[in-house]
Amino acid sequence: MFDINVLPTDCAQKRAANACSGCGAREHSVCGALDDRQLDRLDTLADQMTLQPGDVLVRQGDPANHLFNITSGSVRVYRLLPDGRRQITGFLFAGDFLGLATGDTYAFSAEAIETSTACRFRRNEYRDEVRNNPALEAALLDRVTHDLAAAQAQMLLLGRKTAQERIASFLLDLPAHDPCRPGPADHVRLPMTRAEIADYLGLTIETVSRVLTRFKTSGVIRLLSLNELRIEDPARLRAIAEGEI
Amino acid sequence: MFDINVLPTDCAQKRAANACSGCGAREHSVCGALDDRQLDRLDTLADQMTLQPGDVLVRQGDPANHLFNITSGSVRVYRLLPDGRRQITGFLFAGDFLGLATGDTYAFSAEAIETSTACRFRRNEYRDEVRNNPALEAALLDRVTHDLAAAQAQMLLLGRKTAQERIASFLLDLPAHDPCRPGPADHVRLPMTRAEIADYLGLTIETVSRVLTRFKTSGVIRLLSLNELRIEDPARLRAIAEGEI
DNA sequence: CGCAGCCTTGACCATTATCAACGCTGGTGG
DNA sequence: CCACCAGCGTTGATAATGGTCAAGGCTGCG
Repeated sequence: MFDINVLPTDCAQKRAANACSGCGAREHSVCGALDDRQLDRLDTLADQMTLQPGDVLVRQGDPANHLFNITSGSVRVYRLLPDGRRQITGFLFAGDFLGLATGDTYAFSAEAIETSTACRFRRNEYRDEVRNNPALEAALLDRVTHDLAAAQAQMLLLGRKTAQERIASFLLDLPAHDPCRPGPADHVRLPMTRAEIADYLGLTIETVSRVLTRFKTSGVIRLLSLNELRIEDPARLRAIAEGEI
Repeated sequence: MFDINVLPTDCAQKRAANACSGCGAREHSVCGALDDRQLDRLDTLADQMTLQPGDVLVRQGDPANHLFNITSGSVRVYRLLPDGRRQITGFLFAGDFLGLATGDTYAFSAEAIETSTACRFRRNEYRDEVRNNPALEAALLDRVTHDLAAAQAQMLLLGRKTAQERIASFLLDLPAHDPCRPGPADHVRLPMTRAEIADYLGLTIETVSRVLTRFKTSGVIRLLSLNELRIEDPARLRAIAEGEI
């Protein structure tokens, strides 16, 4: 929490992003949204901060004093085992919400993947605000419900899908979450490393690399660069993701 | 939804259970609770229903018309892949909450494991009630946040733990969720079959059976019956669960 | 008593992890 | 401007965890 550059600003970017904040689903429209007056009120509570790659938003075990709204870039959320094994539980993008905890401490860590910005709220102030603002609370409930549904889908992936199915699912889901997608839907931006993809999918970097190579060789995808690819055969990829091949 | 015996009653059992409803964490005390007046108000909206083993509360893909509060027994919540692979995303016990969905249809199925009871609410009525009752909404948000934290812990388990670690974690966590535990904390009731444990932990029944046998042989647990066991060496089991052995 | 369903155990196999070497790329400093 | 290096990614060989297939045992119920 100390290596972050905090700039108090009007938090303007959040506004555009807020409509689908915390949304783990494909259908952004169903997310709870707030009107401009409510967002103005929220702005007075927030600090805008700029994050460099690797900067820490939240550390597992630290007191849960803040909540965040990601306004640009991307963030990894993860849990660790004592021996260092890491499970990334989610990637967050502009509009996503972070930091709800049930106890006094965070049960997860969160770090910026690329240069990113976020709005930071003090937990107490935010909680009071939520209490006095039913619309905000409803939006929050909607987001958390979305996240829970996404988490259940990820459990299915981790518990029952093969490596090939996991990576196909990942490539299909990622663009829906990332509002930064530069062009058409078949274009996938991968701001994260292979190690992060592996830790998200419960695989090793070698397996991720091998499966991507196989997809490339079989013409399902085309690698534009290390961090960008195009889905050449979406139907086939969807079939693979659902275990129909 | 058709094979369920619905009995409109005052839904009294829910009251005792409600204090920790939906709670996926060890610390039941942090869960949002409602006072008696609020519960009375809720009772007027609910049908009490009795479920036999295998009875369906919710079917994946069906319109999301209801919400449930489990009042006794146990329920499995799961997702399926087209070829029948199943991932159980959670076991619910008395006091747990079920049925929040973001879209118009359920993204999961839920069935009774043993003879159980539940309170059923019409989604629209419940939503209106929530809108007019901030305390209820806050309690709901708290529960869903708990569930989300539990889901993240389960992702770590499914993505990064070995079979042995998964089963140790499962045996340690289960009693905290099950208010029916008959006696001391080292006593574990297993209302579910080996197949359900396997589908919850991302393993096969054979692996579950083998690991339980190994734990038994090494003296960490003692099998009292097929569906009941005692943890003989909790410290050792905790060490196994965290990968320290 | 016999059967069905669930569980356990064993033999074998496959997917994925591990270990190792090499290649690419981008940044830095001579 | 080029060479080197570090970090990341790819590829290959081998190993191990857990899955699959198969047989047999236990238990409860009709």
